[in-house]
Amino acid sequence: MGGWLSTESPYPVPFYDRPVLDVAPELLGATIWHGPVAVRITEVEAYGGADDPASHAFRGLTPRNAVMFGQPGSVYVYLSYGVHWCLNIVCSPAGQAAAVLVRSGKVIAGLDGLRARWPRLAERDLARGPGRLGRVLSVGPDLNGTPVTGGGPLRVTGVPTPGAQAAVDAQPTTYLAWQRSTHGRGSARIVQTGPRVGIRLAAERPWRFWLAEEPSVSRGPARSVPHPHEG
DNA sequence: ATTATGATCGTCT
DNA sequence: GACGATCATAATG
Repeated sequence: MGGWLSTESPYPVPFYDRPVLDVAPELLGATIWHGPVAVRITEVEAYGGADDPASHAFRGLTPRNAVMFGQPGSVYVYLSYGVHWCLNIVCSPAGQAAAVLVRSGKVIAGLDGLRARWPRLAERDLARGPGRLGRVLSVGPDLNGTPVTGGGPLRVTGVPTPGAQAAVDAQPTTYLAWQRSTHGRGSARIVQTGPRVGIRLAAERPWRFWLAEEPSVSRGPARSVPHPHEG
């Protein structure tokens, strides 16, 4: 997709107003900002609605998941295990629930302050995993429902990774590596997919996406997996 | 290196 | 009252 090639202006609402499986891998490599801290996204997961038993929205609208049914490009924040505030970005048209869980990233701004606050953590671990990513970005319930498209405290900027899902689909035998998209500095983005982490239902769907060779990607139970045969 | 366990609380049954 | 889209620490091989 062309048109959003500025590294400064936020990805616009139409970027998110699409099927979540298209948006999720394209979000890899983007930068998410909150105050002085910025993180380059290296790992995400896609969650659907009524079609996805692993989704918070599977059983319909509740007070907690309401923003998942709302405006694409807004943030869905939930408390994980009573401890961690995790960050999602809502996708697909309003009225249809879907969101991308931002799981991991590499800190690219505000590093000094974060290092001082968590001196025992290696730099690559600061935003590794959804709990720690939420922590470095100061994600809390106050951000629930706010936009990442401008006009709010959070911004997502950068250059989308185009056509990532299409390339994943084109791989007939494995979900393995795909390459493409050389943006500036000749940095190739290699997208890999595998099962989502920490869920029981629909655990076989390879709806987790990450950038290969990225040390900030959380270690899940599986890496990339064989392509399940149809029928 | 891998595996087990406690923490902690909002949400839904 | 049970259950997590998790993480840090402790125990064990």
